[in-house]
Amino acid sequence: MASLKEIAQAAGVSIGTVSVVLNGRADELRIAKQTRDRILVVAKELDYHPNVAARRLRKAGEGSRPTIAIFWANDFPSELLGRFFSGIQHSILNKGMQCEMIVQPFRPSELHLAKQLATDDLCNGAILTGISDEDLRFLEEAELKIPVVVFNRRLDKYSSFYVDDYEAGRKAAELFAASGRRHAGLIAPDVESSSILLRCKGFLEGCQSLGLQVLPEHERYAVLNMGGGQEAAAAMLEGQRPDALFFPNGIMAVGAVSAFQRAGVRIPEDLAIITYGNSEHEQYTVPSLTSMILPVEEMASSCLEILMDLLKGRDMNVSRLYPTPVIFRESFPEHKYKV
Amino acid sequence: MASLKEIAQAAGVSIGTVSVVLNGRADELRIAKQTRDRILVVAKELDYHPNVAARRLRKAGEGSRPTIAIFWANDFPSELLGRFFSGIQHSILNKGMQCEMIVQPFRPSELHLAKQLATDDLCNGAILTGISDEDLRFLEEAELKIPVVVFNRRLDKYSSFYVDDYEAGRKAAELFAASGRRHAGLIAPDVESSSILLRCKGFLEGCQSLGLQVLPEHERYAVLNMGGGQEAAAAMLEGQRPDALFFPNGIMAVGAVSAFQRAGVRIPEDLAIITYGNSEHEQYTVPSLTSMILPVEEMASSCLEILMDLLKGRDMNVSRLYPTPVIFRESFPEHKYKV
DNA sequence: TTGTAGGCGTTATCAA
DNA sequence: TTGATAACGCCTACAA
Repeated sequence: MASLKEIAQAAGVSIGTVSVVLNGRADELRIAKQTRDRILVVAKELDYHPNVAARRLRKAGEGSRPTIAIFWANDFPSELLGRFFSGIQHSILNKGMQCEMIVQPFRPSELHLAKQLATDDLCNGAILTGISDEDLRFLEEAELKIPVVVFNRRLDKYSSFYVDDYEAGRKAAELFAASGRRHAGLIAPDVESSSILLRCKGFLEGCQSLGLQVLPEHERYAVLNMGGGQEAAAAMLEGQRPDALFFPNGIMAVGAVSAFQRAGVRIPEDLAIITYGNSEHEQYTVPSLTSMILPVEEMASSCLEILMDLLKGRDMNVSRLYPTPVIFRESFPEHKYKV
Repeated sequence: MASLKEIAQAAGVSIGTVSVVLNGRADELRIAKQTRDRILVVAKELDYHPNVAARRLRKAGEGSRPTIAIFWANDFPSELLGRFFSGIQHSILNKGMQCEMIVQPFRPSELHLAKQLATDDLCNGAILTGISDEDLRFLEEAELKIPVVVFNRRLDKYSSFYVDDYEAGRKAAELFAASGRRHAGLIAPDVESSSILLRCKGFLEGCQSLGLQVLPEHERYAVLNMGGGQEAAAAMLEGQRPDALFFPNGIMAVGAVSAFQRAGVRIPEDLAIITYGNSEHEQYTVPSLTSMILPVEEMASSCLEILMDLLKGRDMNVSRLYPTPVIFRESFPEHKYKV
């Protein structure tokens, strides 16, 4: 953390000389081997590292691009993260979005600790992912100084690209009810994500209003990965079984399907399944999973593109509600619904 | 891209005044509404955005952390990316690695275009992922000014955390040969990644030296995703069938298994499968997949931690070869090997 | 109510 | 062979 100045003082030379030596132009400028060595030694002793900010400031104008921060929640599933970044990368490499991208991990509900959001000394704009209800409340009240785009949450105050999570859950309940199912269940991740919570709420309230019974043991929360889904599914096999199951996160369904298949549960005859997300896995389980599309890549691209617009001076918030159409596959074929 | 200075000139006031107004401290310092408005208008017209580098420089010392860049190849599969970042995030949030992380997408074989690697004006160190053979050659010859850590490639010149890809491919061939299989095949992604190429090479040369026949139509390259695997598998079902199949990337195997299962291929009786990667999916297909572990998260953590060490003045390259033990599952049970 | 000046760490230019 | 200085853009204390 030493600066050129400190090194110069310690070595008894001028700042300029130190700079030259440390940048390997000593030969070029014929610095004496003696001073050169002295400087190198002192630099090592003082643990010198160039200050990135200063360098960039110096080269200002050359190719300076706006800096955007991507706030990335701790419990954002890695599978979604991959898809999210694919969308971002596509915009950068193919649509020529010129920006510096810094990634900032944070723990859910601790968004307010991220100083740079308020003081804006480290980025020109930000994309927020995976924020919790508590974070949402913070954002509603906060006075941020930089433009912010919110991924997969609705927030009137900022540009946001989101889906109707509550409605998605409700839709699943409707499909099950319309197909004559009577005993529904839910296997969900135990995370703070507000979108997950909404999907669960929509589903459970939908079941209630449509006369679908949800036994307490048919409402399970587990670790957000395939293993969690498998365990929850296995546990559910032990007691009375539901005939319809909703997964607010499709990843967990992949593990569950494997458990069901091994246990000889007939899908969809004995058990209909609808999942949310439509990531690639859900397409290649056997049986394949009926799923609602969460267009992660597209939403991520939009986040970046709109943020760049905001930075260019666009004044208005732009938000968009993405539809989440159902892709019918084997675990809940469309004709079952029509029956 | 306008600066305070330009705005000040355009508005006919001083830089300090502009700064105050634009930072919302106009009330506090009682700037006249008139000048205030004028400044705001001009700032908007001139499309002002604070210069991040200048701000950070100004606040130097407060909480300045080293900046590291993560170079992220275009064709790095999103599934691996998620796992990679999980490892990184773990180090940052739980091991307290203090750093600014910037993510830099690049196209494979165009690493040399990334100016900051050579001129190092934008980061203090870098982690390189998914680099191609051509990039490797560039790195061998380049004189980089910043410490660099290489993910999943071996490079004597730099710290690198890698596995023995060639040996992994060979090991798969050995396992097949030892279990009495005669006709091997390969379904691989069509990417430039040098680790994929090595795994294929190791496997094919292993097959040859061990007397396993690999028909031309049993060596297939397809898009690196589940769909690609499924298509390649379906195509392979049409002609003569191999009795052993290696997937240098497990993702593709997931799609393939679904095709095989639907076609009634008995696994492992008719067809043994070994995959590489051991991502979660490979565990939850039916049948589950025998797989070699690629410890992505652990390797990513090490990359970050060693890079931080290098920045702290550690002088020596640290590299590590990770073992890739085989996890035997249903697609190639261990006892089959022993027979 | 507004302007001026100094300094954050670097590098380049010019002078010695 | 080396030192001094200006400039990059911003913020703040102080002066006017």
